[in-house]
Amino acid sequence: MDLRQLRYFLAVAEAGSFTAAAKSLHVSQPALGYQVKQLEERYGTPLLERHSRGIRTTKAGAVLAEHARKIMGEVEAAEAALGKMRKTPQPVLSLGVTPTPGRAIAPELVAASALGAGPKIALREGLSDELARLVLAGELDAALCYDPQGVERLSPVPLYSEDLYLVGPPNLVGAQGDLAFADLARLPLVLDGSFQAGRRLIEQAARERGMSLDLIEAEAVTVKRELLVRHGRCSIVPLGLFYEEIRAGQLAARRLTDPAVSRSLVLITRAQLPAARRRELENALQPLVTSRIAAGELAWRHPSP
Amino acid sequence: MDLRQLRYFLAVAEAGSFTAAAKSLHVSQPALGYQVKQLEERYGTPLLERHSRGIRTTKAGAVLAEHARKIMGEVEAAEAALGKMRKTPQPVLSLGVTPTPGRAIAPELVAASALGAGPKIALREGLSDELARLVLAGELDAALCYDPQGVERLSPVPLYSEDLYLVGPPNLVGAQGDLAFADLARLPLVLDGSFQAGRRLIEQAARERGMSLDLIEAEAVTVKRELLVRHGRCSIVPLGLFYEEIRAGQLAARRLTDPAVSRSLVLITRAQLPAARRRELENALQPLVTSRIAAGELAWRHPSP
DNA sequence: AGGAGCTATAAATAGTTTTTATAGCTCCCA
DNA sequence: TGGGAGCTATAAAAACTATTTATAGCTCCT
Repeated sequence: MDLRQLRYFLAVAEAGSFTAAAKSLHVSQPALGYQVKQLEERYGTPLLERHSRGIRTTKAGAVLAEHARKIMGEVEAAEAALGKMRKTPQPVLSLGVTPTPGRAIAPELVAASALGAGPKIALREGLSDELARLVLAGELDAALCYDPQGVERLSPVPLYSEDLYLVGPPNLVGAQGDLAFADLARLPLVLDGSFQAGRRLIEQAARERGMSLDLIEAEAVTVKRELLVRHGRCSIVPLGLFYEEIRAGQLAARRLTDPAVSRSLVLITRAQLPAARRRELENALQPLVTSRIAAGELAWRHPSP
Repeated sequence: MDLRQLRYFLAVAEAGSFTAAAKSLHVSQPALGYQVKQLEERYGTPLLERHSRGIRTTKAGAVLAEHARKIMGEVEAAEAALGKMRKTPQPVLSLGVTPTPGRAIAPELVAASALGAGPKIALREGLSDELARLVLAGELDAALCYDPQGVERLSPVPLYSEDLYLVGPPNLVGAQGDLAFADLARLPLVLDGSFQAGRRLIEQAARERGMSLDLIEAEAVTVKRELLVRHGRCSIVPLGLFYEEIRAGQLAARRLTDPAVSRSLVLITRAQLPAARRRELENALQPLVTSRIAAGELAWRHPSP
């Protein structure tokens, strides 16, 4: 018996399927199958009933899950106890985040990283292409960003993809519901100059339709907010960025369609960073991202791939 | 954190030294050092103070040991619970034992193997050379025996070595204390024909001293006992073999010296048996052997290596 | 019947642990 | 105070274990 086996087994039992658990653990599905099978062979009893729609625990599986939770609890307690007795400072992992995820998950992330056994996380805010550059240069260990060009070398791991919205004064943006891309032609826009993924997608879609956009450029979020709220401009951004203002009725938002414009939030990591550390980070980030979505603060949806 | 790390750490903490723990776990000393270091690095605090005479736990080490014991306890509980729900029969491991260890440890061993996660042990009794032959032929998975000749291929692992005693009627054997080998000349002996290690050692020592021995041969333990108790003969055997009779005063025993005659109890295993299974077996046998020694039933002493 | 959505299997790769061999330290004792 | 016994540390090679990738096969649903 092995903590990894228990952790994998528990994830599968709780997710209700190997595939789902594999996604949440950032591990391949056969890896889970292998470890669960080891457990089953060792103790001579099936733990999971496999169906074509997922799995269900057997009686023995339920018993093991119970014990496994207790064991994992004890392990956490041990780690917490040790965490309080550190002599050496916690290793620091520098993580870049873009504004939207920054608002949504950063505080929780930093708080969580201060305890426990993992590295302490030092945050830095920036836009996607800037963060990618810093990761490439080795000045950041990792970054959460909207996959800019030429980041294949940084083995991007998609966490989620999200749709972009037209956001602006209620009188300009108009009714609820989706908005066809073509309708952007009549609107005064403000777009981010370095907004690689989003900006590129938007301009390309406009070019394909022969549209010309009435746009000015602004990078800083505070500047953009002023332009939207006080100067009657609109922008194309993820819902989360101006979530508060939208809830307050200061701004309105409509999802773009035809084509829908969406971009993926990915985690990129320094090439040298060991795979185990990388996975640790993914596993720390994933639930935070997921929980912010559940809380409705980010209008993200699950990634297609 | 990892159960292996906890197990190793605990063994070292309890044994008071890496070297001693390595012996009891049947693992090399650097393997322990490596795993403990992993723990220490991960949690940023030393767990053990290293001295030239062994180790002592630090404060953090003591805390971890406490937690580790609890965790290991939970793990055992989980294994026991699963063990009761087996659907598939436990795999069977066939183990040969010679008479002395057979008497001392076999019952406990078989009882222990019926529970838990390890294989079920099927015992077979025999003398060393016979057992070695069966292991070589693949008819036994492993055997506890007194290293006979030509067993190098079976990677013998020494568990203990023991001194041989002259045992016989009190009036012949005489006073307490050691007995010089030369004094055997005057005694009527009964030795085991196939008693490879012991018999060979004895005959060689006699040859070197130009002694001739008054001996007859008998293999079966019951026959030997009759010859000693009722027919006034003596034998050269490990103390454990006639422990009951000696305690009862029917027979007397004196350790041979000058030269002392001793032989090693080793575990031999089928060459194909995976290393992990082999170590599992060693780890199951070792404490049983040790506890029988502590109980005084076997007059063995620790091996020199 | 066909397709979506699972799990199983196999082969190659990557990663970790163990061993073997040796160096270096500390204490004890003559 | 030097020598030796008994530890732990370190490094390189070998053995082992886990993960991925790619694909096959199954079951349910329409």
